[in-house]
Amino acid sequence: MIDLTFPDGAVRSYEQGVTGRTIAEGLSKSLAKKAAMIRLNGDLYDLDRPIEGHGTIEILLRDAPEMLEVIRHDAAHLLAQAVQELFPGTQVTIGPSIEDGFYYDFARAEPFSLDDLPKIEKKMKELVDRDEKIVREVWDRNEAIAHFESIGENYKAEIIRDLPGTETITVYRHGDNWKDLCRGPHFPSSKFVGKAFKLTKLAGAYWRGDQNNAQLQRIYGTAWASEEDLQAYLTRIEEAEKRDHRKIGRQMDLFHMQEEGRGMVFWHPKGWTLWQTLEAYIRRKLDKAGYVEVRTPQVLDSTFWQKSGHWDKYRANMFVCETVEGETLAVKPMSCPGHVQVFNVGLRSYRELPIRMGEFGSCHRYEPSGSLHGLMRVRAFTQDDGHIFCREDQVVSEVSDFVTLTQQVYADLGFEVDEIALSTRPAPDVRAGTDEQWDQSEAMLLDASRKAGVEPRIAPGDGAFYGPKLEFIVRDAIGRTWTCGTIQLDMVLPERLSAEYVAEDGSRRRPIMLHRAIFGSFERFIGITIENYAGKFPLWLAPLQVMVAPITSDTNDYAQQVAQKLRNAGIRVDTDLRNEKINYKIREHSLAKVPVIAVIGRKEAETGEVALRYLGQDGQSILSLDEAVRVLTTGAAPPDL
RNA sequence: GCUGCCGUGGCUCAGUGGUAGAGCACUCCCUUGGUAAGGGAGAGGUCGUGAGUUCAAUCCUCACCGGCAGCACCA
Repeated sequence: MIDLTFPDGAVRSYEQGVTGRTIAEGLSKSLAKKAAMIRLNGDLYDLDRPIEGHGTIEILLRDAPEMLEVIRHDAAHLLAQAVQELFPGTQVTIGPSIEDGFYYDFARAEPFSLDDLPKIEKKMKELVDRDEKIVREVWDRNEAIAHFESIGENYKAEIIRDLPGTETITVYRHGDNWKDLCRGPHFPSSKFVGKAFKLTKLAGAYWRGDQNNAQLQRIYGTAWASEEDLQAYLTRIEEAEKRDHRKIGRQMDLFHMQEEGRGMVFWHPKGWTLWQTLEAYIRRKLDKAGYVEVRTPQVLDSTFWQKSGHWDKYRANMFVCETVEGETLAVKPMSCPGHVQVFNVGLRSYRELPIRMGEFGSCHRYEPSGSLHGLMRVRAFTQDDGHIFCREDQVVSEVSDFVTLTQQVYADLGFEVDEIALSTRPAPDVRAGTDEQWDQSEAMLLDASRKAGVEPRIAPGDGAFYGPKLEFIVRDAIGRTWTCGTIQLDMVLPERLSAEYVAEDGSRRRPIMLHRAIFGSFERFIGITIENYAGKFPLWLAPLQVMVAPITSDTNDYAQQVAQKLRNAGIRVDTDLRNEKINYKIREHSLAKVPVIAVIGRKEAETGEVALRYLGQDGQSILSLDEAVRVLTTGAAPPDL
């Protein structure tokens, strides 16, 4: 007999090997009908899986929050079953649940077409209606390999072969004869999946995520506990797509890109104003944080990049050019080696450290064509780059100050960091430095983030070859994540470029170099900012802050006086003197997301006032011109001033 | 880079084997109108590029270029 403790504290005894279903039946008929799964000692267990020992048990219904993942995982299996019924000969590989849904990777010679998705979806719903029993079976490893090979499922056989010998091989059977290798757990039958799912897209994916392997076809879907949740999700996606910075960038006339310059941005006047506003802001922040600003060359001889190590490691990503005189030059992909040159001029003393060197460095990288994405991933970009040269004993406080500064900046700009990741040492064959150096560097970054009140997620193996890094990851409107800020400890470059300082004891020492950026690239940061505000920028950031719109043409002169007065006060202002009705002007400038419309009618012209109408608000406030200037200049002050 | 889909006026999109259409924007005219579209007229496209099939290609086929999604990459 075994003792099981229920959530209410009750303890009951059962025979060993009892299943969740039997237990549920013993409690109540209706519970048994609705039971979807159990949680045993914290782990999810199939309803019909025998329980072998004592423990705590909880019976879970389909609508439990933790079942959503199971719904998605089971939906992935139904997808695989449906595909194999419709397209015999297709091999299945893996199909996990993911955020908001699931996918399944298939190997099939013919490509799936978008038109196949509704057919597959229909078949999946049929499978739900069939209410196929889903049964867990434990198989012998070799038999399982033999079985999957015999039915031509070579990927599955490969997965089993690579599982550790200690792993229990479980196969889930749907209905009579469809089987899939899976760790589980799953619902007892297909009806639990429900029908609140939808296949969404088709894509390629490499087997085991390695581009040297075969390319598979991936079908993505979304799945939810209820039809309402599904609809809410679809609406959410639709809304998010409206914030896409590429779309808003066009609508608001901020920038454009064209095919002759893939991954390169043409900034229009309004977009450039936004840029300069952000640049002025971050420059003030860096000044206050003790940075000095420098400017280093755009193009340097290849011998320089050989010395820095970029020629070996990074050449494929560099723009390289030959001169008529036979030199080979390369456009800088990053500013760090240049900064070391500035550091290296003259003899540095330990007393000078830390030196915090900043540059709004324009860099070029030949990024893979498939990775380009609006402003988020470009080939020509400007970093708010900076390098801190310091002593070992200064690393923790420098990193910690940086984390704090970065959080301040993000808060000023109104967006949330999705997460902060500490990327640790990559594989031994690619990383530089000793294990002791890595131990110490990683520990310093962790220590520093904690000092700044941040607990990073550890991203094992994601560090650069030259050192570990902290990354500030934010999310775009459509849910994709992007790295903005970062601080990286470099144990290689000072050595390669012979950076040194004179220590207290007169000896020559290598400084530690910290690469850091808060925006990351201006391009990406502006992209994120556009999406974050959906183009409705706060007054201080808005490229055009006030539109002066007269109601009739006889107040045009006064409108221009108003505009001039605001302009003199530093407000970004324009006038709309077109022969259009005020309704029309208000509609147009509201859609253009101009924060303030100053409406000028005869009344205002007579009394020397203006009527301010704020974006998103219906009312207006009528102020004297002087008062309006005061209100607007105050409202337009950057958050740090 | 890989796989799939897509490529028609500035923008959003419709359309056909017989060389094209709508709405918005644009220009001009009328209208001077108090808080999200007043009315009328006009101009604007070698249908991504190249080749092929055909009497005839924007439409079918192929290649290339570019865009989108995912994957891979992101010293």
